[in-house]
Amino acid sequence: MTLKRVAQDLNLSVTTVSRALNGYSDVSESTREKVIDAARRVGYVPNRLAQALQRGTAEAVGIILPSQFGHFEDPFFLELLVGIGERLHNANLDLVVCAVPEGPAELDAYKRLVEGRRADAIIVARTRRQDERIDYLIDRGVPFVTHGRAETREPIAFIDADARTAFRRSTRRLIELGHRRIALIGAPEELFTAGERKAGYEDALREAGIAFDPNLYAVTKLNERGGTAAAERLLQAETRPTALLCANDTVALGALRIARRLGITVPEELSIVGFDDLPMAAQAEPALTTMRQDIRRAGARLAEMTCARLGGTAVNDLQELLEAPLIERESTGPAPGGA
Amino acid sequence: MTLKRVAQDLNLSVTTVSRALNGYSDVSESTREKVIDAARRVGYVPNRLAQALQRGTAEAVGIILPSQFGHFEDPFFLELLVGIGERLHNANLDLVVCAVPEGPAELDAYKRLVEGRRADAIIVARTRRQDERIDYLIDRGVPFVTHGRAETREPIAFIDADARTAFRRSTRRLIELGHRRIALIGAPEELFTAGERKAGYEDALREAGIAFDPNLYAVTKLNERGGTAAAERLLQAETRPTALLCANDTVALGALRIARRLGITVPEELSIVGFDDLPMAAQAEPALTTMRQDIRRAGARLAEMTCARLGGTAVNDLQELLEAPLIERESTGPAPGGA
DNA sequence: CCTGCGTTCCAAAACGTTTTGGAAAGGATA
DNA sequence: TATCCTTTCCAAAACGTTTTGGAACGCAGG
Repeated sequence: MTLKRVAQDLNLSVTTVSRALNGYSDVSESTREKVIDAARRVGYVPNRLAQALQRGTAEAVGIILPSQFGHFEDPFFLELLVGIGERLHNANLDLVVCAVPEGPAELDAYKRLVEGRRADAIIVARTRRQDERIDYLIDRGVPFVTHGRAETREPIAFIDADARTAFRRSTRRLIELGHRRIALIGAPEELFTAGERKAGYEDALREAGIAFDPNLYAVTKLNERGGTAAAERLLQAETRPTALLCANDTVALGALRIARRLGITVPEELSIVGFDDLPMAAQAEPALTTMRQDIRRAGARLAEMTCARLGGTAVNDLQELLEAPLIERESTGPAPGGA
Repeated sequence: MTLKRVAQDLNLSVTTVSRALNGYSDVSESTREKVIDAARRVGYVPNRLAQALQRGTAEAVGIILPSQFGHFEDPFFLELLVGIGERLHNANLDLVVCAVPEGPAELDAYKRLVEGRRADAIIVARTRRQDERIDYLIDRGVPFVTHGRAETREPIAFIDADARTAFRRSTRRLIELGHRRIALIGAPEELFTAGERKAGYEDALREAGIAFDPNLYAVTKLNERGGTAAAERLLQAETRPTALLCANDTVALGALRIARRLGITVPEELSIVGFDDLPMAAQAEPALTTMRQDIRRAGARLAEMTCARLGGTAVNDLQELLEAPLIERESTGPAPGGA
């Protein structure tokens, strides 16, 4: 059912029907009523493609899933997607999702989205310190918002957890509990957030006068296998750490498993801290101490910011850092050996 | 950069440029080369909206995420999404994702997708026995493919795990191990798959001459909390089951936790079986016996079938049942009390 | 009676493609 | 020379909207 058909039925012009439905003032109330009525009766729904073509916008925002993520490892992403999707849906914007294997194909997918005009704006997730996707979007002048910061030549719109503060706070808390040998299992260093987490950890160490020990620092992919491998290495050193700060809940749960396997009791002999507060964290045994992120809310904000960006809000007004409070559960406790 | 601009640059008509780029034979090789060359030089990419409008298709397929899923509980869905997304991307189709809260808004989202012509086809996930979404799509004559079967008035295109066979096989295996009191924690009964799983379980019991005991049957939402609640109830009955068949790995892991909390050893006193084979399953302690589904592959097939459906393949040729083989790990063993 | 001003309507252009139905030019055939 | 193909090109219509720039009408003020 098209506008033209509705117009013919009513003996009106398409112009009038269009303007009646879109609330213009140059159509009388009586005909407006007739039009709205008829439209509903015949089930008229505007053709989105035609609207978009005419308006010169796609009425959609794009997001790209690097498929590796999807490999079950991180429920995180689905949650983010749902947060974004719900809010966009309310704003009557489509969410166009592309899944591509991480690697060279990734940037191509962005190009296809942008240059084929399938999306008016892009949401970039899991930002890297040097991020070619962001460079590209800046070059093209495409509105975009990122989840996570990056090192860019000009300011960008982003939302991010304040991981530095969170890790500083957690580390400080562990120090307060008497820990001195605190290890960090960090994220891959190309991720911006990896640097933040490490910096927060180092901040707290410095404040307490504890030297950073490279032997207490490991890096891992953000999945459970990565967690077990890194934890295993750290825990089998001759003088092992008394506390483990993990980039991720998934990683932390991997560490927890290794500790159990090695016969190290948590939290008596080893404290473990995660990040994200996935539901799994609360249900682990012992329940995992972690830093909480409200991911769905972050997704929703991301969507709102994208709309704001499309509405012309300046990027400088679209930069948000979210607190990630420490949730102390059972996987942390006083350092062993009664300090 | 539009077709018109390219045409002007070359002193050709848009027709010729269009046809040159689309490989029609009524343009000479020399001009075709010139056109292709110029197009690449100025970075011409066709406007997808214009193409779509003209062709009368959206060049996109839609899928709707009931937001509840996203609640971290089930990595399943992300995996499916990635499988679908990758394949559609290769076919140069967009994937339009809507996230809406489960409930009345859900069907509206389908309507918006279909009637606004945002999608040429729809993928429906997590089918219910009586599924109004499917009824709607049939009524509208929209091509669609489902993940999971449903009770419909006419045949539909679907892909589904053969849960009945899988549950029958697992139950039979437990009986072989000497179990007689085998409980089933099933999915909510409105889901089609719930009936299949129960039927497979009952098939095996019947074959072994064991009567179905309603006290050994519970139903739960497909998340960890549901698993713990149902398992708790079943395990605290006076004569508790010696084996637990779970609708889901997530549910099974919940059950595992409860067993541990109640001091019931697995698998010595209680065998537990899951479904899906999430990576978490292999890493649980003890490692979970489960039925394997290759979800990403299912997603990919779903995408292929959608394309086939758009290409006119009959629904009867687009019905696939996938095996879900039993993966025996450490959470199952001989029935206690030496049968 | 003319002018000016609201009010209400509409024809036509535009968005960027694809496709239809020729047209022009050149060569071969009669 | 007239006719008929081939080859190569193109003008214009179409897809379904939104928007521009009036037009027609009635009415008040002069």
